[in-house]
Amino acid sequence: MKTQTAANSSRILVERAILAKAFAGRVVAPQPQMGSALHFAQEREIFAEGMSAEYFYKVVSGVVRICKFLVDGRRQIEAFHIADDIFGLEPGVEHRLSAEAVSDCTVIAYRKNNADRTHSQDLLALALQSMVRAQDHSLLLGRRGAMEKVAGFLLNWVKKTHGHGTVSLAMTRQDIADYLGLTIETVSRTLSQLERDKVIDLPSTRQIRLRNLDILEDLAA
Amino acid sequence: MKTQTAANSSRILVERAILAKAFAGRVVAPQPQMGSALHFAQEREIFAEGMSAEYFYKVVSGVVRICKFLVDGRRQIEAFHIADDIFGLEPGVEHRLSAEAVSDCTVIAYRKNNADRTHSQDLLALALQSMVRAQDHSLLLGRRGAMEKVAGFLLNWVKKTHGHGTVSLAMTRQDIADYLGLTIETVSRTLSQLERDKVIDLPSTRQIRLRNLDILEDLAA
DNA sequence: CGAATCTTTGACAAGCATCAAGGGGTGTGG
DNA sequence: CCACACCCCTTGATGCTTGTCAAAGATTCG
Repeated sequence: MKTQTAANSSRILVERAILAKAFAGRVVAPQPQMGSALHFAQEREIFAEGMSAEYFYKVVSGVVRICKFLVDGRRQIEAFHIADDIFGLEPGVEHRLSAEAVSDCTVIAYRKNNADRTHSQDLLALALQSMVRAQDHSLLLGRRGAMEKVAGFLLNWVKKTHGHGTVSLAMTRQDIADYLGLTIETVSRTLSQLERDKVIDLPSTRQIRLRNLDILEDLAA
Repeated sequence: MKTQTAANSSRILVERAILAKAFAGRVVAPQPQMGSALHFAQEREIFAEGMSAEYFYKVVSGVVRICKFLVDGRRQIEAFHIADDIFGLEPGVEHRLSAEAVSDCTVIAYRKNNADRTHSQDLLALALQSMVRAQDHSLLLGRRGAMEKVAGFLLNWVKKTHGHGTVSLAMTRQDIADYLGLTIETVSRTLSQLERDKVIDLPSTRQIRLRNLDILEDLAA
């Protein structure tokens, strides 16, 4: 686990130096009122821990992960965001976590200061939403078994993406592992186990068909 | 683990029926502008999952835990709150989690609707604070080893309580275990291990002296 | 087609949960 | 004031779950 994650994070650290000098990404269609639309290629960094939190973002398309890198090279993923999700809205002047593009994605950046005074009503709703999401993640991580975590993740993801039966994952097994506090091997084994038990199908590595939601919900405890 | 928690939760479920019929607790000093001060004895429920989220709260004194009960009797603790902390502020009309008094405590209740329109600026800051706290909890739970979790918990708690050297815990080992997603035995063993390694002292079960913060921070990774 | 990356699977070891028993502190009743 | 009971905590023995290490299979991309 340590090897893959370390390799991954150092690759990103190299990119960070390049990207961090200015507001990263390519402007697609600046909209003075709404914010600027930006494009990020897969695995690109959107913002890094410690960078100015002047902007927050809304996903237009693609998948974004919010994560933290530990000193020993481990990576913890706090959240995956999809279209219409807000991320990067924080109390301080600096981002406490990093954001990266899991797939190619488009986001809109909003200036926090602009919105601060005028739309705090809306921002409150968004902040509470983020709080609930973070709490749900805690509750998922607090669960005991790997099966409970994986089943819970699948159910959350299918619900979030409004998937019916088949789910497109977008993220790698390593991403899932870092999100659930497991190793990539355990995630892989757990998914294989679910397939053997005919709860899911794995037609390809990034496609999962949910065959039996009831059992999956039982497994998620 | 199942036995203690189940016993604990069923005891509380009995009390819930009594308390839930009205706004629980004894009014100490109603303050129309600020909210009402309420008193709760140790182990009493402040609000339960599913109850109206008409109010949110600020701790005046004592310790409050926010938790969720799983169908199989397990309990997960999402947060401990101390004086000046806000809790119970949620987007929906119902509380998603329960709140209970870890020790005797006093809280002030605020009507959400009142505050909603007028102080959304302040509420935003509180919501973001709650979000950060929940994220930190996720990052703690995502850590691999029991030692990392316990060390991280101790550091968070001493910082939160502004403790210098000696920490008063207020909560039981079971509370800590449910907060960290461990068993009570593992928490106990880990603390004993830290004492053997001369990183902490355990003069009494609820008092912990931190002898070596540097090592503790290393252990928390 | 070949190289790189991601995923799966197996063997093994370590860490944690479980089961069980005993110790220590506190409160209550004799 | 002592004795007992209750609760919480600690410690030990054991087994399951998951992490680690290793290798091979699958997929993607040049």
